[in-house]
Amino acid sequence: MGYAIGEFSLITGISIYTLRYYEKEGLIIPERKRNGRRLYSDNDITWIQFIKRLKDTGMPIKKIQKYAQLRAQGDSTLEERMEMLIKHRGILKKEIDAMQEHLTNLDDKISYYKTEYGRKHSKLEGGDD
Amino acid sequence: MGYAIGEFSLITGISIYTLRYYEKEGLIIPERKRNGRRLYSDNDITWIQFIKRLKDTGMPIKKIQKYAQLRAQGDSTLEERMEMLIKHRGILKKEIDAMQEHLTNLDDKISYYKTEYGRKHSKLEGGDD
DNA sequence: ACTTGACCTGGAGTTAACTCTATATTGTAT
DNA sequence: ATACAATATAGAGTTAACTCCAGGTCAAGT
Repeated sequence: MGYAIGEFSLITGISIYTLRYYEKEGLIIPERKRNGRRLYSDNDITWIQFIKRLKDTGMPIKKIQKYAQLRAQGDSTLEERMEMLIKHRGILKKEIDAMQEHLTNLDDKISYYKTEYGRKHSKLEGGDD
Repeated sequence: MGYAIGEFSLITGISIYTLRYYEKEGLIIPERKRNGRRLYSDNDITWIQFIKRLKDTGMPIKKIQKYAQLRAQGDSTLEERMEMLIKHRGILKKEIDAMQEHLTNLDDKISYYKTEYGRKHSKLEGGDD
């Protein structure tokens, strides 16, 4: 029936420090036991994994915070949240395309290096035509 | 016959502050005129654009610094530089794949939102069978 | 009763990558 | 000759996202 912060940290791979920091920032606010200790739920696991995904796709904490606030307000904010995700999707797509282009360019540079390196190390400097 | 820092900044889209910072970090070290002012060359344009690319693909300044040092040492470091790029290429490729997966996941979430939102706003809450 | 380990809070410290400020020079136009 | 804009340096300040520390509480085992 719920996880203490240490256990939750192990499950999610997020440090205790970071969890408390995320709470301060309003990203994930667990229940508390009578004695004041945090009590994370299974739902929180799903939620933090989604937070992770947003972070890994470059969404800044402040935006995630905004999303979390909407989420906390319930169903009435469904549309707005959806729009945030759609917008973020657009940004992500552009980033992927840019990365793909960088990759191609890097490949070109590498193959240039390969021919350069080959040339410099060839015993037939003068060519063999 | 070369560009002053202000002009170079306009050409490359990198702020004067950042250019001086990059110089401090050993990424790009332009010539100097007799009076001590920086004089950037056309070669520097190509080079800074490559630096940009490395940065945009997530290479930290410290690694780029290392690469720049090798580059300054000339042809004898060709192989090592190539290896750096190949390694970086691998990292980039993995990142792209991860992003692609994030994108798919985000799409799933968005289409879930779409059906949720549709359901909530339907006038036929009870179904029509 | 006492120690231990996990937890609590508020706030300070860290790192990367800039970004800006203060002060001093210098080159160009009037 | 003088004003002004661009440049120079050293070093301080900023931002994001953690990361850590000091000092305190509390439940469980010996």
